[in-house]
Amino acid sequence: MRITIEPNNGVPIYEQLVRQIKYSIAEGTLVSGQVIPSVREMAKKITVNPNTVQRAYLQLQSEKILQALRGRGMAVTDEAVQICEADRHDLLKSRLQAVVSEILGSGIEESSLQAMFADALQHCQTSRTKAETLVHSESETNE
Amino acid sequence: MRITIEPNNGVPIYEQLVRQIKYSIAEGTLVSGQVIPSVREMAKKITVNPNTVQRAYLQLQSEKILQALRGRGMAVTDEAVQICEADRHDLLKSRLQAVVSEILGSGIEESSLQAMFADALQHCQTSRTKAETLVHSESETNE
Amino acid sequence: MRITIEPNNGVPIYEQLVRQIKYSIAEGTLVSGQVIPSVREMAKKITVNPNTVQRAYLQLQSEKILQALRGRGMAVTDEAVQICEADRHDLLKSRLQAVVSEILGSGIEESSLQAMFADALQHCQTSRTKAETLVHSESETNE
Amino acid sequence: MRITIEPNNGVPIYEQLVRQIKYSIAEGTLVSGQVIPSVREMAKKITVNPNTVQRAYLQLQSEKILQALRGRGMAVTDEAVQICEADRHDLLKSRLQAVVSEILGSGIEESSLQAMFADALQHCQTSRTKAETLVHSESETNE
DNA sequence: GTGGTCTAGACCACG
DNA sequence: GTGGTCTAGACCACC
Repeated sequence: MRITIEPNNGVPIYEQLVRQIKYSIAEGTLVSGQVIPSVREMAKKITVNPNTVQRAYLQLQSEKILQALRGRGMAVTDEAVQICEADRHDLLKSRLQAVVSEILGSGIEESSLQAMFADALQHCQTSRTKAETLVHSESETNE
Repeated sequence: MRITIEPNNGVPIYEQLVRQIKYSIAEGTLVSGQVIPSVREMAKKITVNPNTVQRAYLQLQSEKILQALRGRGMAVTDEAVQICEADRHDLLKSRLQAVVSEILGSGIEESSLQAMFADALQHCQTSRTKAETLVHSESETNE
Repeated sequence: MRITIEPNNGVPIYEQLVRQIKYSIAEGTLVSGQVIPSVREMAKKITVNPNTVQRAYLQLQSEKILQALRGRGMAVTDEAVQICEADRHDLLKSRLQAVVSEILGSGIEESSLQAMFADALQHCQTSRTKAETLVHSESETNE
Repeated sequence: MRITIEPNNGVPIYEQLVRQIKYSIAEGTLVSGQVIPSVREMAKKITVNPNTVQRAYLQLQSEKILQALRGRGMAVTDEAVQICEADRHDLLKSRLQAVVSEILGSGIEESSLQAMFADALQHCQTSRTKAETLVHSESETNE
């Protein structure tokens, strides 16, 4: 599981952590029953305050995505996958919807929006290609 | 000029006001030299505290979009239009970029993203058509 | 008498007017007993609110620089010249003092200050030369 | 860091605070990355309302001189030093320029101005010498 | 009437 | 604990 946190990007750190764990579950990197890193471990790994990690785990627990196993840590629940899949798609779709709505609402032409979208898409593809290259070189020293 | 504020939607009130004034300028509802409603007037109109309006105006002033005319009010500067136009496009583009990036980053296929985008677009068009109908009926009783 | 007002330069308009009238008296453009333009006339000439002119005249009156002549307007008092001369020198000196003090107080070297001062001096001389040229060409179409 | 606020000297309190923090950065008392006193702490120290401090910090943040570290405080940015240095010099120079310009514009001879300047300089030096003496005696009971 | 500054006190999200 | 937002009400200078 690979977690990347960007402080000061507006989204709270604990929220970024929640999302990324959900994504990991949705894409199968984390599977049902698997025990995730302890609060302290995770906190050290991504260098944030343990309280922040705790908060993220608590939220995931309340969403029935994680469950506490006394003395052993937190594990992914059985329902987690389906919750996350649904979540992910709906959440992201509504966010996209909101932005599109605001853009059109601000008086920008639909054609301009199409252009923006194409740009955004292309921009992501190039940066993702670069990222894959990084992943390959990293894979040899994977933890 | 039509301002609509939604408290508790996450975006600070003063920020909503800033954006809507920028949009009004960008789309030509507000023109250079025009004096906008006074702090107290605007505060009463959108029923928020005058200090909150003051803060929005202050920010617009520091961005050289508004200028204070002593004892007369705040007016739109000459450069305002170009600043707002550029602003608007860049701001919205970066927001779209962010969402697209997160969607692709979460493991969703590009084809799904395309579908989402089409859906969002269509959703907006239908609601906008409805809005236009409203505008037409309003135009007869315009203030 | 030539009055030039710059709105929005921080100094209140009425204060600018007060100063410039004092300067005019100090340099002899306005002499004892002379009747200055009426409030309305002056207001129209420099395109400001008559109240603002009134305020300036009131202040000058309270400083015994102007006196009201019933039905004829405001005139320069006999003591005006000496008051203005003293005023002007002291006021300007204390302002210069304040700036010098702040510059040195902010950690800037005395040598840098000397350089700044020389620059400022030179800058003024060139712009004043230009101004004189303007005055010459204006003098033919003088009001 | 030593902050001294004079209320009622014309310059707004928040502005005085902004300037003094800039000066502290320009002269090296505050360095990049350093966390400055919290809003509440500073407010107590200089006995003003926390909102007033907040406003100063906000302005410094918008000038990219401070950055907020969520839950930890406000820190000096990396670019702060160069911004402040440039700022300080330009700001003070333009103030000196303005005074010199007004003095010459008011009909005072350049030689008189030179004399004034020399006086101001000397006046500062004597008071600064006195201040240094104070600093020496303070250094033994430094906080 | 206008904008500008300041205080006092509250609530929230974040770490 | 931190910063951020908001309200309520006051006073000022300016036009």
